[in-house]
Amino acid sequence: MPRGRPRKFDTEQALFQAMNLFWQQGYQGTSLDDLSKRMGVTKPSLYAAFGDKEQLFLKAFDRYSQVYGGRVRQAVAAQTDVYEAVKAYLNTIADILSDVDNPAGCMWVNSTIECHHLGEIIERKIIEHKARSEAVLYDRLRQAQIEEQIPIEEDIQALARFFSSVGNAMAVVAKVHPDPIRIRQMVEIAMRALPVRASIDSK
Amino acid sequence: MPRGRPRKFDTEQALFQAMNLFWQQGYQGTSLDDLSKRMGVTKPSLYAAFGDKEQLFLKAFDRYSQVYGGRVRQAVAAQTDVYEAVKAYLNTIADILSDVDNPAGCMWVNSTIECHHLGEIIERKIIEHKARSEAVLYDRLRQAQIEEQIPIEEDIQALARFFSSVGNAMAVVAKVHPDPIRIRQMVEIAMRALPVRASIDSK
DNA sequence: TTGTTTATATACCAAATAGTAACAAATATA
DNA sequence: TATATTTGTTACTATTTGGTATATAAACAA
Repeated sequence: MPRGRPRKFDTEQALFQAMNLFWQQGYQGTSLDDLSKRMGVTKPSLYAAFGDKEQLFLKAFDRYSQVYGGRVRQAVAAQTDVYEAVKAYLNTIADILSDVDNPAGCMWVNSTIECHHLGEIIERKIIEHKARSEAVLYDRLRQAQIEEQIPIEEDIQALARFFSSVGNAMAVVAKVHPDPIRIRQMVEIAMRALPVRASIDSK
Repeated sequence: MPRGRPRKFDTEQALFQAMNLFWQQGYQGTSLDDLSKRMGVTKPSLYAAFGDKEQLFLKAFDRYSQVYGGRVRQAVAAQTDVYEAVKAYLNTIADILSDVDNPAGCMWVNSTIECHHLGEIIERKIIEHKARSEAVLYDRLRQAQIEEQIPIEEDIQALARFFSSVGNAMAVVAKVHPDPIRIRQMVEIAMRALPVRASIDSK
């Protein structure tokens, strides 16, 4: 049990609100007053609990990375077929982008565009997230290549990067036209780029 | 000849500098002091010549749209084969993204991500640019479809949107890793998604 | 009760922000 | 030359920004 006066707010829930605000408005577009209001926490308490704006953003981004990166990873793992696994990767992103409860676009893409102003620490975290995201696809594709479902000549790294980037492109589209149908069409077309030997093209 | 005291600065060149700054740092990330310094124009002169920050951004974005949109359009028009035309579309974007003299990424993508804070007028302009960009591909694909080089069942609109969005994705990648090779690889892989009948796969 | 510790509330600060007022300087026309 | 017209220069303003100092409230340990 903690010693002093107990917190009036739930740090997890407050961080969730911060994540949503940063996601929606970006780092520069979100002021501490905005955050304080939305999180229901006064600025001094906010600083005591999370540190300065940069640290708060880092924590919010970590949360994003865990929650949504986790969902994507899980979706990929749930499929036995490579083709379906890659499709699940993109479709899960499509789901997240189509969810009306979420802010528009992808927090990673948004942050990447803003990265010059976010400082080196955050920039490093952004690169890390991208690497992890690509690795999910790379590992699955590599496995498929070993199992001879994908030609040995294929540059798996480049392929992983491509599909990961299509996910990013979907996020950009979703910022302008948050239309689930358009995003799904992109998934369909992108899947043509995956060279699979004897794939079960089930729906 | 104008009546009063002549301008000391070249408006075209000043606008070019403004474009580069907005491109590099975004709308919110670029202050009027930044602009004033880089353009070599004091703030009151800046306001007299270009209006407020929003109007200056609009003009800078117009210039971007004309110059780089023009280059892409030209590259597409220069090719007789559909496959080569679409490839030229992506390769021209790759050229722009690889040019070390240019700021990182694509000004359109950057602006789209920031759009919530740019006001309605700018947002409309962003949507216009995207529509024009897609139309370049759509028109060419439609022509190819009429000439029976592309299956009649193909959704040309979705296809145009896909390749346009791959261009956007390349810009996001270029922000993190401005590596020409990676970007070219994306072009190669993306081209698989274009269903062409009897294409000359030259080069 | 009496400290000790931690959290909240109010008010505040210095710096940066977009935007201007006032006036001097430079040109064309009369 | 005189005047109208436009640009440049300096200094300023009101607001917002990230971040704090100070005082008070609420818990626990002694």
